[in-house]
Amino acid sequence: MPNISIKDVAVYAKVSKSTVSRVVSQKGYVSDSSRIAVMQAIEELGYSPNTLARSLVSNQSKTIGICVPFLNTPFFASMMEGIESEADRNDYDVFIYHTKDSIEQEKRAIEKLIARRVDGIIIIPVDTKGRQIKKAIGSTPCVYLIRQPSELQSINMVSVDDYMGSRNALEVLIHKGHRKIGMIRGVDVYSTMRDRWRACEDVCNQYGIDLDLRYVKTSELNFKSAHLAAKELLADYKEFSAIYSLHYWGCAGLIKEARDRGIQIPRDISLSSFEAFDDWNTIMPMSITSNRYPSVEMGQSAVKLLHQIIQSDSNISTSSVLLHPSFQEGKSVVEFKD
Amino acid sequence: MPNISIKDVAVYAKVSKSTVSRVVSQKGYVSDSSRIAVMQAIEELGYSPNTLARSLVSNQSKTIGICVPFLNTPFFASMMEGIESEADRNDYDVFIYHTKDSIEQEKRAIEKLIARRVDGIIIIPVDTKGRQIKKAIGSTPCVYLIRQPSELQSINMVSVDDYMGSRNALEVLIHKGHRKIGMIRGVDVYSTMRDRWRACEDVCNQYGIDLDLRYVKTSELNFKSAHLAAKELLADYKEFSAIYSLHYWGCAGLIKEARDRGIQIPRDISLSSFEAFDDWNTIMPMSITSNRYPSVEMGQSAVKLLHQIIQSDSNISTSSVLLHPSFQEGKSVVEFKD
DNA sequence: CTGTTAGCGCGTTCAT
DNA sequence: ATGAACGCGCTAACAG
Repeated sequence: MPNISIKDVAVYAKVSKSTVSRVVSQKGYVSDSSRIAVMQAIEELGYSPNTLARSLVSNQSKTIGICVPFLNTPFFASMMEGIESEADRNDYDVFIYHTKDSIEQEKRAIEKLIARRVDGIIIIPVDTKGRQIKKAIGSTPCVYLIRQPSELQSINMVSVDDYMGSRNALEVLIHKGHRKIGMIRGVDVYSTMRDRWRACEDVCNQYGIDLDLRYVKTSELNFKSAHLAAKELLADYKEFSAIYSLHYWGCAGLIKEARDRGIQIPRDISLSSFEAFDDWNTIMPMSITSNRYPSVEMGQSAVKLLHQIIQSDSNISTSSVLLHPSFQEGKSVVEFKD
Repeated sequence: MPNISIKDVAVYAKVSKSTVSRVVSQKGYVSDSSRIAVMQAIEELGYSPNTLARSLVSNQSKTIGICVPFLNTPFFASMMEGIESEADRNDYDVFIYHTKDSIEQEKRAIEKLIARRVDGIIIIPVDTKGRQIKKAIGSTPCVYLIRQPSELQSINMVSVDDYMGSRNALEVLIHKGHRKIGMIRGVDVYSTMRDRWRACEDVCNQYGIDLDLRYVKTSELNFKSAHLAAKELLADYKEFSAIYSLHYWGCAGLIKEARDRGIQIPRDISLSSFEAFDDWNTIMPMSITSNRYPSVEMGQSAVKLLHQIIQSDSNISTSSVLLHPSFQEGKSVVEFKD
């Protein structure tokens, strides 16, 4: 109940505050006798050092903040796993912030985190241009995760090679002989979605496949919208032999809709997808051929990079990490047969 | 770069620190002229109030800590959604801690949170007895989520009526005429699992059904273990017409294993499950008859309760919230036919 | 309405 | 090896 401070311990142990401070932070010389007295006092009084005060004087809080657009999607959850474990390893505590896919919330989150004097911020940017973020973030070390805001140049990034990943996921279908391929893509506001789509255009060009836009549906990055797109797409499902979903939600929507319509994968139609995540298997009963974001590793890399920046303390040089998606052969794709 | 403090603002605006403090915290009277000068100085200097220092003097940090055994499971992710949104509404920032299902980690997490002087803690206890937790938590307000540690009596709890939920989920099968029912249950260390299992015994008793333990498999609460249990259970799948999984992982394991074996749900076997979560639909393509934890609401309730405790400041009375699972009719259960 | 003073809990000189 | 004094950035109490 009574807040025990370093002073109380000092009095109890009959030494000065400095001495207590020395044994707690393990710096400087302390005689064994005093050390024992202090440790006993700490035990007796149930003293717990006040990190707030400590941060105030040391000018570093050993905390980092994470801004994530959604909390309840498996992908971000998996990434949080990587972030938390790596943060723990480097002795940071983590503030979590749900930006709710809103630029306003994001700005507010950054402001609050800075007011709390976090040592650094990891952000999956909602603000696609990055103007609001830049204004709010000041000189606090920051690592951008997944997407690069278009107006921000020399920044620290951890991202995945979306272009190559998308190519691979699509080529799987082509290599199996599919020529007519339906697609679900994401809205173009994010660089990730643009890159993935560009890969589709390039691949089709390269293989001489005609990209029929009637069978390319666009959706927002949530289940509802993707499910709707899947509905529309599957209405014409006789027109193509395979589907490539450029994102996770499309895949989920497709599987659900296919089931409801009695369309069997892969018997009636093949399916390849992008942006699954490490633990996808554990929640998705179907084995889907997909190109996966290394979600846990992404979180870890972001923290490692951030830590490095905080340490070096020089905001001059920036560095980026480009990770590679891992291709997973599933059972959702079969050879094309007429 | 240079850390701007209230003092800098004061000098710049040619007023005293107190005046700056007054306009920032919007307390006390300030003349319009000074207010304008201060606001301008703040803008000019890019001043951001230091929450650390503020917390130090006000003796409350407006932060809460969450200790959760796993981060990468959809259920907890969904719960985090509720926690974060409600915390935000009450102006708390949240520290997240991954206890990794380890009592040691849990203890350490609590200690770190207390050192950070969080105003309260929400914990999904790993320590089933609660001795470690009790020792570490001291007098910090705390809300226990989901499970009640066996040795802790008058505590603040948010839990779900596992017994009734389990009854309902099982009775669905019985009402459809199923008499031979395979089961996957969870290890007995958690009160939730005990309650759910007790419900099974009672229901079988009541309906005169013989609970054949050969077809009841026990698993840990993770995918791997549950998948193994599913494998074993489905080896005998001709022996029963329906399966009831007492937890989410069992359900996931069953669906996966059924698919791999070519067993169709519900054609070959009916399936009912407990402990899905609000957004289950968005990631699970199959429509499963299940009794769901109100995951988002649970998170919200926990924060509300915690906030209330912090406010009232009296650790004397404790209160509990008992939520009810919501039954969802799916397409995984059909009438029994011989 | 405003400035001065004191103190929150701690680390860090600097003497001793 | 240890203690006294100062300051981190801020709020609260008081005086004016």
